[in-house]
Amino acid sequence: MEQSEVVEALGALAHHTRIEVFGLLVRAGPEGLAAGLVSDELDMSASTLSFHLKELKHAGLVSAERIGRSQVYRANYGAMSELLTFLTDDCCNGAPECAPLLRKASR
Amino acid sequence: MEQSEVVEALGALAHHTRIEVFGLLVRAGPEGLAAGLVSDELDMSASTLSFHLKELKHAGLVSAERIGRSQVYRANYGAMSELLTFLTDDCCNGAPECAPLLRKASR
DNA sequence: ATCATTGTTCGATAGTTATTGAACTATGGA
DNA sequence: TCCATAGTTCAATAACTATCGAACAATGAT
Repeated sequence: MEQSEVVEALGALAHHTRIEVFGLLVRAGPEGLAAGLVSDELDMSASTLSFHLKELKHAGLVSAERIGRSQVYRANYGAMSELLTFLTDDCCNGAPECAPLLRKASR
Repeated sequence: MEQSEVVEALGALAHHTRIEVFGLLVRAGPEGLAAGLVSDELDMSASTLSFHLKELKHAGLVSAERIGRSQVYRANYGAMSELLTFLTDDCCNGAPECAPLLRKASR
């Protein structure tokens, strides 16, 4: 993952609503959730949610698929994984003080 | 780390200049770097850098100490560690598909 | 005391992001 | 075909963010 993509992904997650949405989609698992279910769950207007989902999608953190009348959104686990890898390896230079899991693994 | 702090930290890192600055300070190690050395390295104006350092500091990702005429900035490894922990555990719900290091550890 | 160095703050400006409701598109059902 | 449902897009607005250079503080040297 390039730094520019990392910056986009970080920006996409750097918002209360969007980190909630992403977490919800992760918890929903591979089946994903229809946009309407997300907006019900988080109690927000369809158009605002649509805006935020577009941001997440543009950053590559979620994908969308039309199923019937619904747009089903899914978390893109791979993108999150690459983001965490970048933060750990490139940004933190592999420093174990930064990376809780590296510390855990070395115990 | 609270979600609101996580959002702040993500926002602080979600900028080309600031992720560079943070990486530079991580690589500089515990001694840190004077602001002037950072602006030399990244070739930017003092006032713009000062703005970005303030953002990082406000988000808790770096600390500053006056030493002589310099302000020495240091990466806050603990904050980064907490950020990665939040993303892995809370946001990703501990899903191994999200967390490269969890996968690595389980092999 | 005076001056140079090192950074920060301020005001102006430009650009970006978030929110709202109304209009619109696409799909499926009667 | 006509209607209801599910979402997206659009325009307007407000709020926030980034950049610049000039002015300002704080420190250290002469």
